[in-house]
Amino acid sequence: MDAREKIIETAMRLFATKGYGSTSLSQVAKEAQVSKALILWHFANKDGLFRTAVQRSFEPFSINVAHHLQGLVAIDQIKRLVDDYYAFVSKNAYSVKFFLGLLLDADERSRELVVQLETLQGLFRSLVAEIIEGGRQNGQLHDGVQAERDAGLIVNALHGILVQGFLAPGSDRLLDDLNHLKATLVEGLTAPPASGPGTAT
Amino acid sequence: MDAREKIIETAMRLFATKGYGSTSLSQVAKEAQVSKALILWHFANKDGLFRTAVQRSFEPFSINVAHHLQGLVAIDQIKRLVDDYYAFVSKNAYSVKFFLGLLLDADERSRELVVQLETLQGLFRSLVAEIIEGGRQNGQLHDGVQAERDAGLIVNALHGILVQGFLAPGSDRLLDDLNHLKATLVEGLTAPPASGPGTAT
DNA sequence: GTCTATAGCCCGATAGAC
DNA sequence: GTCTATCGGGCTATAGAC
Repeated sequence: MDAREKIIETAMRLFATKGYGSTSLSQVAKEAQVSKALILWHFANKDGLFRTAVQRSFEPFSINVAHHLQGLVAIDQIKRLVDDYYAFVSKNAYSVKFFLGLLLDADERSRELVVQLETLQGLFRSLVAEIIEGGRQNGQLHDGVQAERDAGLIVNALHGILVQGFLAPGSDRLLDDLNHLKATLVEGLTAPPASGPGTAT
Repeated sequence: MDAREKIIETAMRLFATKGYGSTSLSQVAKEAQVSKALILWHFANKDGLFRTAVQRSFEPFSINVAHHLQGLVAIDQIKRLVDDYYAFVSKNAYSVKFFLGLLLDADERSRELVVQLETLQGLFRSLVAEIIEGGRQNGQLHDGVQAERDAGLIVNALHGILVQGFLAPGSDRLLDDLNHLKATLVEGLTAPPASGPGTAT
């Protein structure tokens, strides 16, 4: 791996875990095993490195999310999306921490990136909503569903589990909660015979 | 207000919005309109100020949460708790940001406080779970409810809404999502006649 | 592209007057 | 309790050799 890459990856990790202010170029240099000056040859200044690291952290989010969903009924499409989302977050915990941190940062530096984030999560919500609405129209889901709102509830519950994941990483309860989410919120969308939360196993 | 208080409140605000590393004592001093040295007369060092600010931010969380719930049926007790929780977070956005920030901070400094946070959220979850279990036993809620899991789902969805609140503050969708949470997740706990999410308005 | 050396600043913390 | 003045050090960033 060339030095520039090593710098970026080290910066991603440090910025994500310690924040912008608490991460010094000296530390990035030391952990990436390069000189401080080299960092500033590749990047105009600390902020430039930060922006590059942020964009790099963002990349995995851009993968095509609407993949291999064909051939599945609405319920299973949503379950698949929920699982993919969860798996993605687990795999990219650094990036997610990075962005959650930006969300809290009142600094001007982050503003534009928060907009990107918001857009992305809006897209995910819309995708789920579209699947629900499609399922309602073709009778797979009961016709009382409110696509936008039910999608929002699913996405919110998912985000809540992720927050919990930061609180108590690796807890068994995470997967249990995820399964319960699918068993009630998602299964609950199916036609009339189903009843409220807690019924499914 | 005496100087010490002003220092603490300024520190709470700055640490919460900019993080530990990006907040300097000089800045706290300037905004609190005191000298840097005065801060270090009141507090042993920067970390001491930080800890005091954290503990202060934590105080409002300690108010008795199990208040005026008497006389309400289980469903309404939970709704009341959800509303209180949401109102609390809206009112104490600074503190919540503070703690969400700590959650992301890999630093040793935060560890013990994250444990406090985890305990607190566990208590809230347990409280909801107890209400659900009580409602199940006295027949107010249908007997398929799974107290712990359903409580977790409600708390998770609530947390998701809060995250969304940081993404898009002041959005109308927040309250809409909160209402949908109550209308489906909470109402859905009532006895058999109820059906899955989306049915209630 | 990568380094060493260093300028110049701001930091956290201390000393000491009032 | 509150201040000014100042220390040593780590910081970002630059200069210049290779």
